[in-house]
Amino acid sequence: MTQRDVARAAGVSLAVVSAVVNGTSHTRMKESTRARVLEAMQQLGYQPNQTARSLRRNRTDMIAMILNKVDNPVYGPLRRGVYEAAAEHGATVLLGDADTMRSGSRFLTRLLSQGTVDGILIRGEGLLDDDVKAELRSHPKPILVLEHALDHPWIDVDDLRAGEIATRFLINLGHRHIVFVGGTGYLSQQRYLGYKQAMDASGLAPAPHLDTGFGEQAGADGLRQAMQAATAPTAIVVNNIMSAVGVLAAAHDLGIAIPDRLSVVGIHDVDLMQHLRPAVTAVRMPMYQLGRAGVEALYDLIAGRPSAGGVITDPEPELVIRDSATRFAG
Amino acid sequence: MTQRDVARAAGVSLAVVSAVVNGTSHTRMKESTRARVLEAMQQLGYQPNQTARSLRRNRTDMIAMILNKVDNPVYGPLRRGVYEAAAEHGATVLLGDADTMRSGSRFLTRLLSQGTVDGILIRGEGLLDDDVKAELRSHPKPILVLEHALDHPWIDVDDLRAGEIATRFLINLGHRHIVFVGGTGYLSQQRYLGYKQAMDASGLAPAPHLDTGFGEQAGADGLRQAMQAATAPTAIVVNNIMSAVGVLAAAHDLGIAIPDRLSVVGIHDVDLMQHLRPAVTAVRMPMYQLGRAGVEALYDLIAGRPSAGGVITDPEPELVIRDSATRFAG
DNA sequence: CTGAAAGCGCTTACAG
DNA sequence: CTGAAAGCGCTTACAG
Repeated sequence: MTQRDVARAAGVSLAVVSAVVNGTSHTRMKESTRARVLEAMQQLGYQPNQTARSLRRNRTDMIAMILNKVDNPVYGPLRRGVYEAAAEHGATVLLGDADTMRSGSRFLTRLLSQGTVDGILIRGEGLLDDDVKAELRSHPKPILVLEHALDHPWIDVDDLRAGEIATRFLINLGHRHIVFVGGTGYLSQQRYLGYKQAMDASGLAPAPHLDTGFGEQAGADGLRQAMQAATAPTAIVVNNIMSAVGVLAAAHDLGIAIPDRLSVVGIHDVDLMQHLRPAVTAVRMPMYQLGRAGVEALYDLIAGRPSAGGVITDPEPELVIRDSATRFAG
Repeated sequence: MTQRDVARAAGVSLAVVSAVVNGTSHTRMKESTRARVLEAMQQLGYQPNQTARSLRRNRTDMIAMILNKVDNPVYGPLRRGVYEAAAEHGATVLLGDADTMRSGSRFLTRLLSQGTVDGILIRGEGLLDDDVKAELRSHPKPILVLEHALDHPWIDVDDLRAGEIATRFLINLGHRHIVFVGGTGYLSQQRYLGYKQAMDASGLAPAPHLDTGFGEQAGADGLRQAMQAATAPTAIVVNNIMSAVGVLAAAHDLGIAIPDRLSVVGIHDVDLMQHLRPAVTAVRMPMYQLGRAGVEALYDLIAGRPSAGGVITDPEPELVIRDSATRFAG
């Protein structure tokens, strides 16, 4: 079932069929011709062969999106933004998890070979193996990183500002001993920096970054470490949502009442946060917009245009106040 | 940068280059020849063109996996199983969310056209639009559904047994008024059936399925409905993990102590369950094995072999006892 | 053991 | 307005 069969059935040439398939004006053909071709396609159940098309056009109309943990719920809106914007560019998204990007893996090899994708979006680049990063650097197709990056064009939400917003909120509630918990990589460093700036600006002493990693256990570990300090904190900024879950659990196990004895603010917001008890006050990040902007910037790169990267400031991160933080009762 | 360039540089023919790229024995060539070709490839930075290869072989070495909600954490092990098994077949996985599968969407169109994938794995087929299902039915490539299905070959974990295990555990703890909450589609019907069988087998009256849907809110709604019954339940089987979160939240808000006044068992197990308070007793499903078995069955189909579908019984669903269920105190 | 040639299904200059 | 032909980069029968 190829264009050749359709052409034969409709009594036209290959070129005409291709034109109606693509809506190209190879020709401004007669309506009757187009109708005849359409009918033949319908009747024969013609489906274009993407592979042949891609080979000929040297373009696949697929882009890859590599996420650090695809099942992190904060990526839901990101994915939506990316899929929508990609569709507007006529492209499909090949979604991958960074954990499938080991050197020599089928996925990476495929991604690096020609004729697979027109460009690559990566979130969590900082967490890839060095050899994978090296291989990516020599990739001929454009790569855009969805976080602050050194070696590639990048675009990101305002992680620093998010750390600052969370911290300032706690300071305004009267807290003085605030600690920053969890996270790995550049993103969490930025958020910690925001925390630090807010503390500095208020003349408070920033605590060292309790960099216990990612996930629930990281949050629990972070809280335990924090509570061992000479003067225990009265408030805590948690670097990611899963760690917030762990903080709540550890606080429960240690008999620390939230928010009465300890206020908690999380960075990133998802449904889960409002269904935990207490519901978690969190900084919402414009992930949907990041997705859209990322695709646009990538297509600038693909088209050879200069790409408008940098930090997304509209909308800004936004505090969603719930029940896990309260005024310091000192 | 094509095989032609490599051939020229190494002073051999195209066929030889192709043979060394693919490890084919087009020829049992001299070691020195192979070495020369390899070196030329290295030096020129040759990357094979997948598109040309796929066109020629009429096979893309990509399979699609459509998930109902990609960010559902229960799919983590499923994905791992699928990616690993796919890699063993030399294939890459194109991951998609069912919500990008609307009729006319870029993703679906792409998937349905030729030369995109060699086969499709779907989880959540029951939740697709009817027109999408119709389009899939006429797809020329094999489709395997990772749940009980009518129109396609399928393979699944033992959802019925999971419902039964959860329910029987509660019965053995002395509970008599047990209710089944949440879920949509065929999967949850199977689990409810398991619940019903366990109740029947013990001479208890099964309550109607409180089919409030998927997610946290569904769990909260389900619990509220359940508590309005003439005789309130003392135990509850929750159809999915996110709904379990909602059940805990609603119980907290209603002042219902878990497990003292209400025992909760969830179906499916993920890290989150052990980090909630109380930690949730749950039935672990062999999702990794489902992923592997799904790929194997799909490749049977692709090869034209009869596919070994049906319910995976080894391993069986397994109860993980934590803190959310306890003996009925009468 | 190696090479020359056909052809996968498309798109697009080129010629009419 | 339409058609015939070249060629995208590969794999693989076929011939030597």
